[in-house]
Formats: sequence, structure tokens, C-alpha cells
Amino acid sequence: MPELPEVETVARGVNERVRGDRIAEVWFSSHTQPFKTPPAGQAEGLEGRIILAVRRVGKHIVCDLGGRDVAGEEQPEAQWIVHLGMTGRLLVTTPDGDVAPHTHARLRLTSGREIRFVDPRRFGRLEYRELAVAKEFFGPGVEPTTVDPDVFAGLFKGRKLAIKAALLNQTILHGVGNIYADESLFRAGIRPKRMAGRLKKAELLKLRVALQDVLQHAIQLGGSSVSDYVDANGVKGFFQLEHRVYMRTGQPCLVCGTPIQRIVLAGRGTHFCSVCQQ
DNA sequence: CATTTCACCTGGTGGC
DNA sequence: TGCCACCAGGTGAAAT
Repeated sequence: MPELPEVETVARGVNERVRGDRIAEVWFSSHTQPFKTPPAGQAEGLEGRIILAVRRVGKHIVCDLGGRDVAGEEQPEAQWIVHLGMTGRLLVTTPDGDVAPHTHARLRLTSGREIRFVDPRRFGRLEYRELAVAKEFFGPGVEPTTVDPDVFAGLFKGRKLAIKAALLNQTILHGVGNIYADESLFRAGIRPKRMAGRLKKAELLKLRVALQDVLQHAIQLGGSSVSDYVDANGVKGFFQLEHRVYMRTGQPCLVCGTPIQRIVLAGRGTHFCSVCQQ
């Protein structure tokens, strides 16, 4: 599942290859699902614009777009916002490459490259914003990689839900999904079902460090390739080899040897060590 | 308002 | 071998 480290990897890869390029022609599939803005409007808005930058905001990929007549170094006039959902891929390809099944967007660039959005399950989202009429996209919650310790601890004050559910709530903290929620809670030694508002400040501070460490390490390894995640160049990540609890049900805890347990929490498979996490 | 549940999707898996 | 019910999970709407 693309979470913060995977989305960061994709955004960096796309940025490196298309920054400064210009969108020449756009094609969209006829499905309704991945489109938050109607495809016709997106195509009209995108064509002719220069790509100023591609970056990550939470789990979203934001393409900052400039005008049609000027050549870079200007303020963004529009944004193309991509969410990968469960199975989305954002790829930079040559125009003659085979078009994968479930391709929903093709952006032909003046350099000859193409940006393609492929998403079998169609949980992804494509949105276009004209900044003259819509506000800039900032993401729904607090950015976990840079959040201040006191701000992080304050996010959970008075919350009457499980800490794992709180970590997954994008309006509290954005970018964390099922893998990194489980992995950070293991590394912090906290049970996923502990009530968020009842955690001691020391535990929350430890959780912040664990979360930032695991996210940073995962970004360094190009993310976790479970199911079918690949980066902008179609290359898999390696952080799945570093998972200590996620999808390790029944296998021995790497610290104490106790079999890893799996429960369902907040509707999600949740993995933890009943000895190391209290 | 805060929190929980469920629908949206398709490919892969496991049971018979 | 073939078929099919079932599950995975990010998000947002609906329910509680």
C-alpha cells in the first residue's frame, strides 16, 4: 500500500524526470472512479502548462503547474493532485512503451516522455485545481516527518480511540498507513489498542521518534513493496525486508521470540508482539 | 463533534 | 483443474 515513504519515493522520482517539462496532450480513461475533478476539465486545464515541481504532501503527490506562455521560475497557477489509493502507480515512460491494463491517465510531455497513472482497483484520486479559483492543497493533517515533539504529543490529548486508529486518521497526522502504524508502534513498545488519550507523554515522545526513524529508513530503502508497489521508474522498494511485525503473523518476534499476533482494529489487520508491546 | 462502520474496487488466495 | 467466496486496505460518506 503506498504510504508516506512510497509516495515520497514516487514524487521524488517523477520530479527528477519531468521538472521543467511541459504538458502537451492529455488522455484520460472513461471511468468515473479515479477522477475527483471531471476528466474533461482536467485535460483542458493541464494542456500547455509547465511542470514547476512534483512533491509529496501527506499521501498525495502534488504537481505545481505554471502558465502556458512563460518558461519556469514563476508562481504556480494550478495544481494536479494525485493520490495512489491502494494500487495506484505514477510512472514516467517513453511514449512507445506498452500501455498497461487499468491505465487511467496519460500526459504526453513536450520532451517526448509520458506520465502515466495506472490503478487496477481505482481507489486512487486525480484532482485538478486552478489556484485563481481554488485554494492551494496543504493536506489534511500534520506532517509526521517534521512535527515538533510537543505538537505531536498534543495531537492525542483527550482522544478516545485506539492509538493505531489515531495514527491512521489523516486529519490528525497525514501519511501514515497500516504498515508504518504497526511498525512504529512495535518499535515504540506500545500496544495498538491502547487508548490514544491515555498514553503517557514519554510514550508519545518515544512513538514520535520511532515513527520518524521508521519513515526515514523506509524512504532510504525506496519504500515497502507489498502487493504491487513500484516507484516512478517501475522499480521495487526494499523496506518490506525490514518489517518486524507487519504480515509476520505467527512468526517469532525478532526481539523476544514470541509469535506475532494479528487482530482486527479500526477495520484493519493489526500486527503486534504481546510481550514487547504493553 | 468525535468516533465507528461500510461501500467503493479488482487481483490473488484458499477451499472444495 | 476449475470455480468462487472471500480478503486486502485508503478514503469519504453515512451511521451512531
